[in-house]
Formats: sequence, structure tokens, C-alpha cells
Amino acid sequence: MAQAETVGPVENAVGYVLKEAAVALRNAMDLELRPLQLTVSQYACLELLGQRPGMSNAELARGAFVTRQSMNVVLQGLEERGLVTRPSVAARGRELPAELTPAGRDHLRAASTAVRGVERRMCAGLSPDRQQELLDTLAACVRNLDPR
Amino acid sequence: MAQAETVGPVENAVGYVLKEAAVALRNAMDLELRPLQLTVSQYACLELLGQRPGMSNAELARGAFVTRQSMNVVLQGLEERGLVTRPSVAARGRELPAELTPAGRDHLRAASTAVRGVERRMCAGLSPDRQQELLDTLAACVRNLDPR
DNA sequence: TGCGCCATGTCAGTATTCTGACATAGCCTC
DNA sequence: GAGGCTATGTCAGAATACTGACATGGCGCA
Repeated sequence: MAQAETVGPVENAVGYVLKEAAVALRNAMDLELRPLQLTVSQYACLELLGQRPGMSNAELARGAFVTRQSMNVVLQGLEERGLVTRPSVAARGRELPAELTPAGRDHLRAASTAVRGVERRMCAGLSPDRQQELLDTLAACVRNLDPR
Repeated sequence: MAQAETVGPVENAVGYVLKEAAVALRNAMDLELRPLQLTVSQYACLELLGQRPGMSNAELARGAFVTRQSMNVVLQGLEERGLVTRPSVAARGRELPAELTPAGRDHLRAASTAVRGVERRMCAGLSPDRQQELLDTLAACVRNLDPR
């Protein structure tokens, strides 16, 4: 729309569009998860536990890109609702391996379907090759930023 | 690494990697902007104003993907530090067009350089064509999610 | 064995952002 | 001109995530 000025409009900056896409995805997910009474963070926690039961709080935090403290709040909420269980005492070290309850698995199944629908909608019109390249390119960006 | 289970590991989901990249970028930007005493939101506000002076609070909020209330807090902080000015009364309607002060322009120049360095690092090893395709693909994702 | 080092869980406080609500100004239609 | 509609700025409150700090458990090395 507008002509490039000194350095170019923000709309053409990779970082800007990346942020825009992430926000759009989050909003769309939030909308779909609201009927299930789940926040995006809570869903992320359930999904991670569904794919790898027994993850500790710290592992879940790293997997969901939040701090241990934040993830602990999420876990407490899920525990109170009976979707997740954690042993009260650590069997080894200090880690408390979390697991889904049957109710948690049910919730996850519905949430996972909803989220997968959002992803499908987001990638509509993109060929499998193009989707794979998006995945690879984003992974390369992460690697490039990771070291420092 | 791990074998695909029922639906595949999260690491292969577009949404997951998108979030990962957005977080990595935000952290990297935060690290570069910290010496300048700027948060990412504050930088976004300055950058938008630098490219289009006179934007209102609501316009800036949309441009930075936050609410009007959040952007207002950001603007107040920048105003107190003398980086941004706003008229005390609206000349037309209720909009208060914001503009950079000379000090704001100086800050923006330094911040912009730093952020551009981060983007360059993020896209290191990606051909111009690949960068453009990333931009286009992300824009397509945004469009696909936007309607609803 | 003893020590330093790192990771984990947790407590407390802070910061940032959001949702909800309200009054007001411009615009459009009747 | 009157009324509805939308957009804007703003106030208040809640939710969420963060930083800082601490004690504890496992691990490696002298």
C-alpha cells in the first residue's frame, strides 16, 4: 500500500509478520478453547503431557516457553480440576512427574481436535511442500537466535 | 528424533514452531533493547511512530497487536521520558495524534539498528527468495485466520 | 569424603496485559 | 434535526507472566 520510506514499512519486516501470525494463531486458539474452559497455556500443558507422560514442571515450562513459576500455576489449576495428577512427594530428586487423568485425556482429545482445526484453517491453500518449508525455515530462525 | 506417536510430536506442528520462533525473537529483541532501557512494546510504538507520525493510541495498539489500554500505558511511559508528545486536547474527534520528540528519534535510531541486527541474525543463511517466501507464507497464514 | 555446581520446586513481589465498562465525538440514515 | 452505530480515550479490576530469592537433591571432581 504505502511506499517504502527510509527503511521500509514494518509490514515487510519478518519479525513483524512473525509476531502478527503468532498473535492471530493465539487468538484463534483461544476462541476455540474457550468452550472447553481451557487457556492456551493449559492446552499446551495437556498436549505435552499427552505426548510424553511423566514430564516434570520444569520440563513442561521449557516445552511451553514459559517460566517454571508460570507453569506451576497452570499445573495447579489443572490439578484442582482433576485433569492432571502429581505425586505429593518426589520419588527421585525433586522432580514431580505429572500425568493426565482419564478426564484429562478426554479434555485433551477434544481440545486437540479443535486446535488441529485451527492449524488446518491457518495452512489452508498451502501445499504440503510449502508447509514443510515454513516449518524448516522457522526452525532455522530458532536455531539462529538460540545460541546467544 | 522421537517416533511419531498418535498424531505426531509437537515439534512438527506449525503452530508450535511458530510460537517458539516468536518467543525466541522476542527474547533476543529484549536482550538487545535492554541497554537502551526499552521494552519490546515501547520499541514497537516508537517504530510505528517513526514510520507514520501522528498515529493515535488506538491505531498504535492495532499496529502493535495489543489493546488500547496496554498501548496507553506504553505511551504514558514514553511521554514521561520525553520520547513522545501528545496534545493534551483533541483537535478533531477524540484522537490524540502522537509524535516522536527529537530525543525519541535518537532513541529509535539506536533501537532500530539493534533490532535490525537481530532480524539479520535470525535470517542468517536464508536466501532472499526464502526470506520472501517466509514473509508471504506467514502473511497467508494471517489472512486465513483473520476472517473469523 | 567433602566440596562446588547445577537443576528443581517453591515463595514473594512486581510488571504487563487483558476484560469489562463508561462517556463522548463523528458519521450515517431516516 | 433525531436517532442509531461505531470508534476513541479512559477508569477500574482481574488475570497472567515475569524477576528475584531460597532450600534442597543429584552429580562430578579433587
